[in-house]
Amino acid sequence: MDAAEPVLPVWLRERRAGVGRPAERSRAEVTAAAVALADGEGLAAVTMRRVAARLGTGAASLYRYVTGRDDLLDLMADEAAAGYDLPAPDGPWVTGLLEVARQGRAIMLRHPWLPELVLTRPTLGPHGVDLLEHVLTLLAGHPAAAARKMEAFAVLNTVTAAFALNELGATAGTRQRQGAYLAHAVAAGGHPQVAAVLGGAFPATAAPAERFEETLSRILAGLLAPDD
Amino acid sequence: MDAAEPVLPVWLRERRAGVGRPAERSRAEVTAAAVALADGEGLAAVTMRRVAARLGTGAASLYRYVTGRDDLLDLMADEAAAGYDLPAPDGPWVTGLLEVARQGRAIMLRHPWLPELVLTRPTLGPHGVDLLEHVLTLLAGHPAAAARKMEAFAVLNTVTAAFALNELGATAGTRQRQGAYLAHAVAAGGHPQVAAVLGGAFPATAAPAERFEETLSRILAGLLAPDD
DNA sequence: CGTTATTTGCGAACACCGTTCTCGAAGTCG
DNA sequence: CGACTTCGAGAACGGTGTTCGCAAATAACG
Repeated sequence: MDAAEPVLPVWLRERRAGVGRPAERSRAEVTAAAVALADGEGLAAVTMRRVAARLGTGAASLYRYVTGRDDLLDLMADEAAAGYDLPAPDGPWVTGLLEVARQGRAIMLRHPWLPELVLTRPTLGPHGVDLLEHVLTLLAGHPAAAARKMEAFAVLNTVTAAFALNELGATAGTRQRQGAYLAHAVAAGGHPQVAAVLGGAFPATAAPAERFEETLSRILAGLLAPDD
Repeated sequence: MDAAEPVLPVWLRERRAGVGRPAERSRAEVTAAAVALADGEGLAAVTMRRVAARLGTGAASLYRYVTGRDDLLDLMADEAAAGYDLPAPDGPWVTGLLEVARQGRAIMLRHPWLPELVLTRPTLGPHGVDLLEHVLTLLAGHPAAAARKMEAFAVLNTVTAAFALNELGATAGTRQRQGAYLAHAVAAGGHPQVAAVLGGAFPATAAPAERFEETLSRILAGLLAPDD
């Protein structure tokens, strides 16, 4: 019923400039302010009013650059994706994919708000498409079907974000809640396998970076293994 | 600095009953109301006021059952996890894990708000621990280290949620935005691999259920493959 | 049966939020 | 110079999570 206009994504909604009063700021400036705010105080602090205040303007002004808060989040996520430094493909594909993952994790640890956006709002902006192009280039010689390559890209991003989110949560107090209940459940009995796995010494747990790369390389190896 | 009390998870914050005015509702009732609301109108509709209205009370009353909206979300997620019907372990582990994943996907499609919670708030409540126990039982005979089994559980949940989220997004209009920009980027040139992969016929794409199980079994096979 | 202790219900209020309306200001174009 | 177009942003609307304070309801005690 409700007309449902095509509704282009932010990056396709260009502003026809040249006539009328010129804008005092740019979309990039607004995005940068939002990113800075999120870096310092978390995603919840990214409020139209607070972003505007950081730019020295009123909240209503932001709607000249963005159709709403959601646009701003999309712009932030793609801006973060600009942080990848993608070398020319060289060597086996798994090496290239792991390098992408390594950078992705680093970016997410630097921007703690990113994992949530990547997980719940998997939108591709200009930099996201560049990243996809890079991954597909790495896999150009791989015999897997097109659909599976797209899946590998999605899994790469998703697992990286989930891992980073966990890592960040471990730093903050978020982890303790979960651990507290798990410990209680184990102590209360009735979950022998959980008790066994948690009770056994976790000997010399590897550093996060190593665990991450080991895990992801296993996942990608399975996903991109030759048919049967 | 700020004292940082232990802050127990919801499930450990029991109410000592017996004395004083008895509560007119239960935590389970509040949770059920929130779930019903989310099923019908999405997570954003789960508002303290609206949940309360559904119970015929005032918003402030909910704080007798829950310390805040976050508690409510945790309760909802665990309540949804009660929907698993876990058969006694039997047969190869991969079969059991796939059955868990199959049910997980079904639950998430029935509760479209679940994937977001699972992805961004991976908290284990009573039913979550039961699920973990089941998965670890399936893997009891597997030679992998304890840490890797825990990782397999996390990956299973994460990938299932991400897949379900995608599937749900495809139904709604969310998908079109992303597709619109991708198409533009391809048309503008400069991304030959993306163009090739998207341009190639996606012939007879399998049904979502099959694609999901194929993908997940590949991932799990890689993750739980014997060392080297 | 009071009386007291304890707990619940919840209206009112607070600080904030995203978004829209409106209109004056600031430019470009003919 | 108008005419036109775009921008800036204060004010306002309807909504949010959460806190406060107090009346009401019950249990336990004497």
